[in-house]
Amino acid sequence: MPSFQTSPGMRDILPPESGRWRRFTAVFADVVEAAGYQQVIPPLLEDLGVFTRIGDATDVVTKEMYDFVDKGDRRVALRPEQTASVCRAFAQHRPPVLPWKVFYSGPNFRYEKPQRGRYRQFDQVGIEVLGVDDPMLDVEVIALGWEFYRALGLQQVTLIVNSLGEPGDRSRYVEALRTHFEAAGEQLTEQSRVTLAKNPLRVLDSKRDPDQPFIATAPQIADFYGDDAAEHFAAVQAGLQSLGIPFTVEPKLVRGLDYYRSTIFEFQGGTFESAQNGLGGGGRYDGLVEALGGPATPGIGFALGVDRTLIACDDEGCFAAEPLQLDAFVVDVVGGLEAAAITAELRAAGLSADRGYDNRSMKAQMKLANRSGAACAVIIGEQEVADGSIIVKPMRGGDQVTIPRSGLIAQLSETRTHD
RNA sequence: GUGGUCAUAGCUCAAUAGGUAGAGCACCAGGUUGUGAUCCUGGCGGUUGGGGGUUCAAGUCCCCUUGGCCACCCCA
Repeated sequence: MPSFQTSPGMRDILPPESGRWRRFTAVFADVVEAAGYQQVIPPLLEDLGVFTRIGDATDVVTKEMYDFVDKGDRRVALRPEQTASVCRAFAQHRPPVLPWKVFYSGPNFRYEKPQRGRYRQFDQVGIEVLGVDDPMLDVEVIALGWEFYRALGLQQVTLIVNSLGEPGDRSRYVEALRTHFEAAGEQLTEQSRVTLAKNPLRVLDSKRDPDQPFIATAPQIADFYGDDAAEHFAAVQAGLQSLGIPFTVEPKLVRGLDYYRSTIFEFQGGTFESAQNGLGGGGRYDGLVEALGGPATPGIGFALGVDRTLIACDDEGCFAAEPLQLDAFVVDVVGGLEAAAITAELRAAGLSADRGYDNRSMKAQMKLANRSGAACAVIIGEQEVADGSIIVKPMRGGDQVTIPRSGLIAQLSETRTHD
């Protein structure tokens, strides 16, 4: 047993899985950069206050924060998500051109009880747009998430959308819900009664059976929309339809973070048996920048969980991890200097190359060459050194050839183009 | 945070009613005195997650602890 292991909910991403992670963020960047989004890299650590603005009724803030006092007596916290940081950055730097379209990727921290698809350090990729209220922007944001899943090859992801209305609509709805659920009294589960006191909306999220009858008969948000909210939401739906993006309106979708209002949405994996089927989600948070000390600014964005999305990819058999591919593996049985020279020559020519070490037997080095995934083994021994030649052996079929040492790069470049 | 369940070699798993810990894969070496992915032989590898207890004897029973997983909660 090793003396140390990763802390609960923390894990190492090792090759070849790590290569898949790198491609994951690359694919995401490609998709959103093509839509004019640029990367922002906020710090992992922020003043605690940045995150408490997310809402005092969410566990993310009240129970799961990695917060502490630093050596300068500052109350700080590891970020539990990145939307608040992006809004803080906006308020701090005041980008002159709106909308400000950014994307991000990186780890977040929440002190929860770990499960599959739920880690204490977990990665998200996401986008945020600040400064525009147009429902067509909502459509673009949702469409980019959709497009990204498609780029990964996921076919079974479903999209659910809802609108929480304008702040006034939302307030009236919350009051109606409070009245409704309070009428149920003791029949509601104790946990739901606690939730009710903090945020009646979230009672709709309960999965406990005794609560279901009251959730089923609860008031519907749609009945509380003012003209603006109804118009906005209708435009979003029309936009999604025009792009051919399938979705369902889920009136009970409320999202966990308190800052959401108006349009909200969630992407769900189609293959999950566990409760961790929320692959990602987002929505409008028009008051957040203001709450962080900036000007009143509309905002919308989403965050997608890397870990869960990759689990979905496993389930659907897409976007698999790929073994390392090399152009050449140098096998040297004359002592090492030749291998060093040849390997350097190959790399300088833009070919990827690895080599054997420790003067192992040719057989052992050939096994390494095989495992390295190299297209060719480049073999040099006593005889080749003597007559200035070198052997190139294709590892995936074909006969080996002995060629003049000076023709190595040309030979390999040619076989590579044939692949 | 609450409840449940599991924990044996690097990996996947065995081990009859408590009785000396095994296999496959992987890895290393040889069979093949310059050549891999197949095959054969051999080798390396475990204080059975950790600690304590019951017993002549514990991987197997009991307690504690750590960790994984599942449900709740919450959320990505």
